[in-house]
Amino acid sequence: MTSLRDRRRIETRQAIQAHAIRLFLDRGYDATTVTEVAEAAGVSAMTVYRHFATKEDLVLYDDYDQVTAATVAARPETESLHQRIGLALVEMAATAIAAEKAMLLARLSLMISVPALRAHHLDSQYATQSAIVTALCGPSPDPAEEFRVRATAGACLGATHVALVRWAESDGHADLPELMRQALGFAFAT
Amino acid sequence: MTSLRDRRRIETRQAIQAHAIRLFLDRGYDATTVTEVAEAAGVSAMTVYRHFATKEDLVLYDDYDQVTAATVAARPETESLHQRIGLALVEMAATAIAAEKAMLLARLSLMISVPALRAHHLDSQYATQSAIVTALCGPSPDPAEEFRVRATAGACLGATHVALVRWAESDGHADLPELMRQALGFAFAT
DNA sequence: TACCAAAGTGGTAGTGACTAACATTTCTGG
DNA sequence: CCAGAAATGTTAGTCACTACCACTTTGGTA
Repeated sequence: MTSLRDRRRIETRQAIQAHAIRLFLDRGYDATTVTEVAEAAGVSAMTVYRHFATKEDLVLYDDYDQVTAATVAARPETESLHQRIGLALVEMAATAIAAEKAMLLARLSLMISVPALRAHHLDSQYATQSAIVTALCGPSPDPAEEFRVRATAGACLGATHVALVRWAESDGHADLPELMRQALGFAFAT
Repeated sequence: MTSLRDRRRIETRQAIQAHAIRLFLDRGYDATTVTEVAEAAGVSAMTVYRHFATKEDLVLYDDYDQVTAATVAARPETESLHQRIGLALVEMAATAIAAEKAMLLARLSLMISVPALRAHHLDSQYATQSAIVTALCGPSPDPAEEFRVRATAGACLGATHVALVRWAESDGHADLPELMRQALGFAFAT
């Protein structure tokens, strides 16, 4: 059960993030200070830092990593490794777009245009890679097998990231899952 | 011809970078201030910023991007796209190790263990991706062809990055070109 | 040789992200 | 209803990084 305190906490967090992304899109990321975000959300700067570790997390934070890992693990084992991982990523993208397309597009366009955000977004893909490896190999995997899964996951994420960028550049008009399938097809064409 | 001024500039730059990496490895990246690096190199903090845009560039700066792009373009056109890109990356790694293995290993271990550096290293791989696309497609490419090359380059870089991490974890004892070939083989196995 | 423009360097003051420590208010569970 | 926990605010501080100005050194030129 969620207490009043928990609900308030989530509300505050979402309010801060929404105001932050709106301001970043309006005025630019670098031109907006954390203090301004705090004022817009009606809280103090300290409260922003209590909810988000860094200014970048105001844009980057989500919890797709665990879901992605679970989705990969749920794909049928009859698929080849790069199909399992790649198609799980496509599946995730479709779900995410259905749930919150506008927010996703706003965040993604910031993540691509602002260098600091782009860098940390790529690092979070690295975290996704680790999550996938853990989901498929368990906590203490055989090094050789881990290497194989990591390399494949890295290749899949590298390819699908290109599709993400394309989709953001099309302002969400393009069909993201289809773009991702194409990117994977190009990369893994024999 | 290089003037005295040019030589001095390069010397100063290399001295600053060498002291920075030594201090970062000794005391930790976050625990070392730019002022301390400046003092160790016998210059002022201002001078450090004149040579390196950010603290991170003290570790990240190199000029492999252009060389990598040229190497890709030089591979025979008879190879498939992912072979051309992948094998060029392998070739680059072998050359870089032969030229400056210790420095490469020091920088790479920092780039992996320090989150801020890891993020910007991944972003520089994104820059490498762009350089490869330009080298293969020219300055104003056909969008569909660019998408294909980008996706393939992204997949290759994603796979080889895993090999880079493995190599750094082995303290340089492993055979990096061989690891990269394996990673590419795993990823693109049919 | 004398000189001037350009490049390299240093100092100072400032902005803004982020942290630590402490006080205050607001909820939860008994 | 009350004691403790959680959330928030305030203040003072560190450090990366920038803008601006002054000083010194170097390279080509009259």
